Amino acid sequence: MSTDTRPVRVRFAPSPTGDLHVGNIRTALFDWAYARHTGGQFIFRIEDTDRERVTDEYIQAAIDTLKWLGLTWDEGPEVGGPYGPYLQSQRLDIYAEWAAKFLAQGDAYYCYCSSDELEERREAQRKANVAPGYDGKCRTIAPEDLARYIAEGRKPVLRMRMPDGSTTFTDSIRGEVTFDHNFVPDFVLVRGDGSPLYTLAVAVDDVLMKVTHVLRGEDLLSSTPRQIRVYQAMGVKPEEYPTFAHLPFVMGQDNAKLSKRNGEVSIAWYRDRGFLPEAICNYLALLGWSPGEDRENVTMQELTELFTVERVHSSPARFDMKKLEAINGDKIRLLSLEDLLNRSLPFLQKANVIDGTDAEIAVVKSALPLIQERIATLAEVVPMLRFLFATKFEVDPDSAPKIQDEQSQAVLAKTNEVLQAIVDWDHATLESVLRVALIEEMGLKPRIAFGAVRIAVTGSHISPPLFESMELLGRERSLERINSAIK
RNA sequence: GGCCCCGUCGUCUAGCGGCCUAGGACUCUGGCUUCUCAAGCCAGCUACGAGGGUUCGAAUCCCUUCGGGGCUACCA
Repeated sequence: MSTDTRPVRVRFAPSPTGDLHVGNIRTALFDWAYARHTGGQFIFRIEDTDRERVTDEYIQAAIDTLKWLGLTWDEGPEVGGPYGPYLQSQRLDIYAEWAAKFLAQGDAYYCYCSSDELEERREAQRKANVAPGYDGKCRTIAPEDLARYIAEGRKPVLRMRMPDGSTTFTDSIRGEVTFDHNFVPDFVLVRGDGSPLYTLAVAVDDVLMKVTHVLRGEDLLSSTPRQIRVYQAMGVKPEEYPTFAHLPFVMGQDNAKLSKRNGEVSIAWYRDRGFLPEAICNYLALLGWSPGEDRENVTMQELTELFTVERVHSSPARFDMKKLEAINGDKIRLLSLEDLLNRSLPFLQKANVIDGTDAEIAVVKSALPLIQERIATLAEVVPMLRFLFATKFEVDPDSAPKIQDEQSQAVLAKTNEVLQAIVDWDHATLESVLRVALIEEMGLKPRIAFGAVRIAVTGSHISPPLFESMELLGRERSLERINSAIK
């Protein structure tokens, strides 16, 4: 990509037939990072030529997802730009114009073959062990046949004529790639109803929008010769073609391509579970790329500084939830208290743990430092802090039996006794008093003694540090819970 | 089937002919620390798919083979 001297223009052009998923976002992230790294423009274009499958909701969701991740675009929906519109469904007249030109030039031709006829011939090709694909039947049509087709009311598609020979291009990630045209059949540019197909729209738009670099999924690698064929028909000089870089796949937990079956792939799913956008980006950046030097944790800023296509792999990567969680935990620990608070509050409110009053927020703010290093996702603040706000407190069913025994009951009785006498209800006092009473006097192991108190007070054997928790809970509620745990 | 792409620990990766008895991270196992859970620290397990070449020397270059994936639509 270094030989290219044009100002860099990269586009991310999803077809929103569903929520943007992990693979799409990894592509968007690399597109964005490359544009930012080179000081070029990042273009966001919606490929909605297939209106049967693309919906407005998905388009909006795609816009929201990119925004949430912080992948801001210079041209595209909402911000506009000099080469708009950026929704292909609003550019239909442009594609029609070029299609007409290709037809007039003889690069394209009308094909009247019906779907059934094509399917039949494809089947025959398969049986004969011949490369399947359009056989070029309609390249020439006898006048009487044409008259018959028209009389039958057939609506023709427009096909691109692939000349003999081959197409070779240099992929920045894979090197030189060649496709023999024997395996690139005449492809459809315009449907029978007059609407354009991806193959036409993508090429026309990349040229018209002056895109210089196309970084996209590996699945589009074999469609590149078709795209180049359209450039040729448009009269674009080879040196003005975009540079292609086909990114390796991101695969699911098992082996195959990412799908809903093996783990959640929609970015919205991760957002709702408390994953940080910067953690998702950092993790995704590591799939197919690496900053080198044994480095992994990078900020968005560092990502744009370090990202180069040369360091992108050619082999596919598997998505690993565990590693994402680990990185998310790292990022959470890096957050300032204020930032962590603002990001946690929506989760607590949504779970009805708090209403959002100032008093509640103050408590959350005091409690957050206690759990910051104990959570891997923001959603985990909910089970961690619920005990501080429970109006009807109940001990967790799994933990309840653990404080029924004689020893635990003795611990709770003793705890109640010594704490009644305490004046200063702060964690330091609580700890020293309970250490004397339970560890020294009763001779119990700390984990046994404090474990019982923990369950009684927080309702679970897993909680933030005990004494700090009791301080936050307050004297009244703490003693109340200890008492109600005593039979 | 055909065409194309890919192949280093379980996973993500470093490596671009000697620094590799292959490094880091996640996971897992053991230990330390410890009021639980985490975090942190220490240790351990585990990899160049296979076979041929080229070379003084190959994870790194070439070939074959095996394996995985993609495409093969009036989807993108």
